[in-house]
Amino acid sequence: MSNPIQLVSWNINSVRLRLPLIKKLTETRRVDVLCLQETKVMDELFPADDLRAMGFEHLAFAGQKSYNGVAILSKIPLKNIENWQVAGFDDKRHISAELPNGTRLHNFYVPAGGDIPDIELNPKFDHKLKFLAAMTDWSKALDATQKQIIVGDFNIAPHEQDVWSHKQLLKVVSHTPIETDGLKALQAHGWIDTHREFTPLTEKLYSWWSYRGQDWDASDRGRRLDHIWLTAPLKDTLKEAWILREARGWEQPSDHVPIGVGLGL
DNA sequence: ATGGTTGCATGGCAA
Repeated sequence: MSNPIQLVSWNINSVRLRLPLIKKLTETRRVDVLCLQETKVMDELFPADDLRAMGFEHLAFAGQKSYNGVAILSKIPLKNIENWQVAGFDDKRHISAELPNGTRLHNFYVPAGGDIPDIELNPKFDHKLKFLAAMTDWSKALDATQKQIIVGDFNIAPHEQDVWSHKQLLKVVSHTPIETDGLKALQAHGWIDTHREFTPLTEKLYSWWSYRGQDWDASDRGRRLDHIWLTAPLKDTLKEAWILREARGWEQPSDHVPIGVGLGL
């Protein structure tokens, strides 16, 4: 293909409620493959027809009632779709598919982990760390000499400039040392952080702004929770990486915005 | 230090 494929990841926080925003995204930017997290719908109620009408003819989805749920919406064919169970948990947080050139694409929704960063006091934090450990083991077993992509809401902002205040967030779930060290250890298994290929670690990058803030845009207390990583064989195909900040200001938005890469596959 | 908002489902939990 002459123009780069646009691969996008977006925690949509209810796919049914956000259908108009998915349409708006496709009218704002070219989107060839869209990986969603937090679809919050069981498969029987997944809005497949609406999404096909937007041009996403190839769909892979795994959801459950009310919580979690991941999907891959694609304008190019998907093969060998797999639903995964991570660390024995039965929640729907990992789905994968193969693109026509053999690239394997993995879409993850890592648990948010609750409010208290203590595994004794907070079972959700324990769940998050166990999931991260299982994801790391899974990653170790992958062949990094093959073309592989992982995307998703990892719910961890690993670097100091991935949050609005490193100091103030050191004890806040998503930026505690056990999480950031864990995600960096996972990345060390051959993964290229696409957005940091274009923006140095000294510059701020965010993909999420809380619903709870007064004025998300003015206060700008963001975090980079969403990521797109590639193995080395895909590095030379990486043409651009973008974050659609404006989507946080759309009507009835998700608290996450779409992030994307252009790949000359 | 606390509370702030949103979605699902319709009470309270998860984020």
